[in-house]
Amino acid sequence: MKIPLYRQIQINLKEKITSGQYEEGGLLPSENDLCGEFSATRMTVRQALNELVKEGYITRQHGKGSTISASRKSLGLLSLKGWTEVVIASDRHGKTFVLEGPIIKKLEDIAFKPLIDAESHEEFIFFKRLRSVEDSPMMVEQTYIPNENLPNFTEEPLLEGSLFRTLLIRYHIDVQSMTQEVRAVGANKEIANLLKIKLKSPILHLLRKYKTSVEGFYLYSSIYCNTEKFAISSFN
Amino acid sequence: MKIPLYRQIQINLKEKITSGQYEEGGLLPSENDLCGEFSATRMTVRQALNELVKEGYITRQHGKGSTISASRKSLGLLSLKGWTEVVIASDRHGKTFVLEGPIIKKLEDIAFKPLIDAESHEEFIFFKRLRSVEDSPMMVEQTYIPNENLPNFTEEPLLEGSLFRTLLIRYHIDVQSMTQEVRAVGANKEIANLLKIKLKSPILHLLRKYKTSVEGFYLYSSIYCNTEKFAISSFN
DNA sequence: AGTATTCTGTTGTCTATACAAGTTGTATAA
DNA sequence: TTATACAACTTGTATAGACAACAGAATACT
Repeated sequence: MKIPLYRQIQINLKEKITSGQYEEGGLLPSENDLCGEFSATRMTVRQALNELVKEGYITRQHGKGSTISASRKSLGLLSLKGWTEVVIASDRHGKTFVLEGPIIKKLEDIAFKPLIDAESHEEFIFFKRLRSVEDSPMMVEQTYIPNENLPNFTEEPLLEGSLFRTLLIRYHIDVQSMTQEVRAVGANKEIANLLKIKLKSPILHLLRKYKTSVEGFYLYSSIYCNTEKFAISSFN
Repeated sequence: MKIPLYRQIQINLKEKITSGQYEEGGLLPSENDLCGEFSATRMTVRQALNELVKEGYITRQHGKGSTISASRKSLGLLSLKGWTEVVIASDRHGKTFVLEGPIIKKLEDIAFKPLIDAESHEEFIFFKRLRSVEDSPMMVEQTYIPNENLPNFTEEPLLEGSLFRTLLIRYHIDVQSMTQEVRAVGANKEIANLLKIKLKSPILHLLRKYKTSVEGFYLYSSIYCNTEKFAISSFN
């Protein structure tokens, strides 16, 4: 159960970035400095940095340095980053309202199972959250987290309201990648009400599966998103 | 104007993969074999292979080798790969019908400019294509290609109907990455007709900008996509 | 026959080094 | 003041080698 050095560096830097220890828009220490700090060679440090680029936390420029990713024009929801970072990074203020949860649900009580593995866990922690940008409701997200390795999770509030940051800082679980299916659907009554749009308005539906640093531990999410005001962007 | 060795390897392998020289589902030569073939070290070969992983052409497995990516459950449209490869890879037969073009359009005659750079080119090659999967129309794509570096492009048909393959094989232009904005919209009259769906049906709208191996040469695409039958999936 | 072990080939991680190439600031010369 | 040249620092590319970890086949043993 050994974690490779480059991944330790990656996680360490990610914590510093998401905690604001490295300022957004600023420069990361140079590769050589990081080599010293972590007692690694440049190739190892570079591997960590390239992973952070893939995840969208930094950008790099030849001859200059690594910049902590700052604001984006539209909400980078299709990237890996969680809502909180996205909203902060986009210079708009987002709010999250918890409609339901966190509560424990049995596997058989869960409506959507398409992405959940058959040989999966029995119990899940369930959230239903409504997220707004500039006071207009943008998306409804339902999250399912396997109820394992997460002592006291339902007792304490999320760190700064961010699920990803809570998992990373409190439980050292790093969300590393995601797969998803995307559809356009018409809003049903519940979603239309929550998003304050007309019935059957076209909205995005995203089914997501997040991979973490813990073997076999995945997060699942079903998202309905109004793209009237804000587009969703992705980068590869 | 020197192309790095790892990128030459990357492009070379990509050509062999898309041309079928390496069979889908099969194994690529081992890293050491490729080292010999290209007179490079393992690190260099690995960099090329990791790029191909990012672009979705291969997957790698520890202790086994690099597998040429095969079918996917749903259409991997959100990945970088072009339509033709996607459809072939997905075990379904897709057809493309050219509704309009290729013709030359002036910049000022182009309806959608949101993603096109201000200091961009004057003339574009325009396509409008309708794409079907299993005989049901799936998407309408409008493509804009700067009319530069592409002698005789409008005269000859696309190689196997694939724009990406034509650019790669005939002009050695490699499409390397993409950014896009995603929205859910209601189908207008034209799109609804083409896709044989009701007016205002929810469909996906994608605005794409493709980056190529040629500095400053981008492709632009506007896609309307019916996700009723097939979901769109993406991988990071 | 069936099971455990060993061997071989593969990719993963890491070190150490070197030079190329882009960016920026500074000193110098016109 | 305005160029020009240079120096310092950055990331990009590439070499050469080592050992670890994994997968699958071959072998030896029971």
